[in-house]
Amino acid sequence: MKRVSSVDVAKLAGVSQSSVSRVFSPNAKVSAEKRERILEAARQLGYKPNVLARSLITQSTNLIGIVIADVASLFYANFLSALSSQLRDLGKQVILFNVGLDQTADDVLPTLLEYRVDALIIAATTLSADMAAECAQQGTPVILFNREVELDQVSAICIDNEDGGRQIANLFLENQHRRYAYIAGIESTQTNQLREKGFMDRLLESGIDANMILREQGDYSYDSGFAAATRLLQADNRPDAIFCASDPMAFGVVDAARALGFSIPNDLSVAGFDNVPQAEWHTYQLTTIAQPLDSLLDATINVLTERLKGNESSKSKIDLFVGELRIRNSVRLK
Amino acid sequence: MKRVSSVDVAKLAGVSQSSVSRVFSPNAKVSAEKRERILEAARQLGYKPNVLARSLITQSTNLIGIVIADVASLFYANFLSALSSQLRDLGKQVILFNVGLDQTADDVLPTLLEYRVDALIIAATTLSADMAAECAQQGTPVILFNREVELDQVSAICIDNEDGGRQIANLFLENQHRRYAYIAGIESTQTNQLREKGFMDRLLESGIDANMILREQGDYSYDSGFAAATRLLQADNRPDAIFCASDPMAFGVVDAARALGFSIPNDLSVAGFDNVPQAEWHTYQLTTIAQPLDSLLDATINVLTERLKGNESSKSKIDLFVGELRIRNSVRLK
DNA sequence: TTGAAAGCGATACCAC
DNA sequence: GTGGTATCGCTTTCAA
Repeated sequence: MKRVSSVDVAKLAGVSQSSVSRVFSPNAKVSAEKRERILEAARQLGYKPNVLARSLITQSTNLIGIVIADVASLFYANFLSALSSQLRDLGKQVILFNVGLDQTADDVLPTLLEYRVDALIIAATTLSADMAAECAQQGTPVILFNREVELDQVSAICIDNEDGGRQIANLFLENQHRRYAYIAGIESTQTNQLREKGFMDRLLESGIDANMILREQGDYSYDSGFAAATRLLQADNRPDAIFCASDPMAFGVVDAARALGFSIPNDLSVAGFDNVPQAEWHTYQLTTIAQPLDSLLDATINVLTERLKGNESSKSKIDLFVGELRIRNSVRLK
Repeated sequence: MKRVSSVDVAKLAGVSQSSVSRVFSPNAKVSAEKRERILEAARQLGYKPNVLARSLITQSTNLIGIVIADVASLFYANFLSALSSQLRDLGKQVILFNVGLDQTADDVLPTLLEYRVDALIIAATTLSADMAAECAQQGTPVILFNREVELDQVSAICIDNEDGGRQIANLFLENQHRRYAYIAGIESTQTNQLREKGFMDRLLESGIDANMILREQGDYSYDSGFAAATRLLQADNRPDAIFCASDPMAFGVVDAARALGFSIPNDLSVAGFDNVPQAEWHTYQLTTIAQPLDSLLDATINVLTERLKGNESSKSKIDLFVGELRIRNSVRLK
């Protein structure tokens, strides 16, 4: 219950407090005999160095702030899981902020900055230029994950969402579909906007008549996909190819279609985005754009370590990855 | 880039450093005029109090350590999401450790303790008595989530897993099934052991012949459920009622059964455990035991705040909740 | 109210 | 190698 500090250990071991500190520092210079005595005393007292006090002087907390929109969403839960493991291997700890899907990171960043995090990783949401400037001024590197935003001093790791939309459009076109639909994610999110733009632009470029392209509003969730598909499929001009801004919505579409008696992919082609693990499930066999999670993570870790070292070459740069089309059985081919 | 401390603010505002500190303390006693001047100076310099330095003296970090096994698993992702939001509302920050499903919390706790977390929440895994004692000695409250372990000084919030197993057995029995199977989660986990025990005991108590009860080993994942079901259903003595230690395995079972041409629930009844959001999906309509997430969270937060206040009445106590049977369409009734 | 000064628990530079 | 001491940025008496 009573706190034990390096002074207590020093007293018990009969050495100076400095020596105790040295034993717990990576490049110690302590005689083997003293070191033993100190470690023994530490063990007896249950002593643990206080990293907060250490941070105060070293100016480094080994804390990485992660702000993430909707940890519970399938894709980001996987992302967080992998990322936090890798950070742990680097000796970094994660301090986590979960914000709403529609929220910005601005609200929570001040708190994170108060904890003097060594760096910030912001996923699935963005921050204002002002806040970016504030982080920069404090010398806190910011890495944006999955937002294509060009901000002074911040690094961005992102998949090419627009290209992903085009890839799906191409797949639909090559396999001769007639009427298309897009089910949107939360409208204000950039991810949604770019996926939609790529898909729509490609269809229009190829000469598809604009009124052969339908659109429904969703919110990335299964339920919203289910509802949107139900509306689309009960109308006279029902589509035979639906692209969803996220995999969960696509699952909803598949289920809704089957509930109405349609067969996938014979009557209806469905494609999603992200390639969450469920996309492989036997019922769905969903064609989708895979986020290359491993590459994205590697890039994130690389940029992070470089910026922590003070290397700023990745600053104000967007690192864009191409999504990989995963063709499964939810899209009619030929 | 250059750090700014309360001293800088004090200098600019022409006051003492103490006064600056007071302005940023909850129960300040500063004249309105001075306060304004200080706030203005702080704004100009971009000053933010350093919570680490504060923690050093207040002996409270407002950090809550959460260690969780497999953040990416459906149930725990939801748990983490809700929990972190609630903690944020309390002004607490989350420092997160993601460990492997088969790992213990012991390995990572020392690090967490070095950060002087105010409390620890350990989910889906357990810790040794020694480590529990160490936390207690340091005065760090420990709350175990979803492990029924009686440890000195630690509080536990848990669902009654054994009872859940019995509930499913009862449901199967009441609706006249003939041959039963249990698909296990990772064998070493307590959750799996208790769910299995409840299910098996109830079946045997009711006079079911032991060789009418099959068992397959899984690992909580969809794939393992799919594989186990494929084995079970291709054998001569195939079961007509399968209970899975987790929902994802149950989804795998449903898909495997359908792939083999069986109809759910006419040919086969399937039940899971946890009631993850996907259990409601139209394809699955999974009968399962719901973890009362809201109640569990409330209890967790309550115990946490009590223990932070120094109230120790919940120490060494297991708070057991009853899981709620959710009957959907994956089990044949009558 | 306000300012001076002690201390929280470490690191790092200094002689020795 | 070792110990003494200043310092990190704050909170908290204690006088004034």
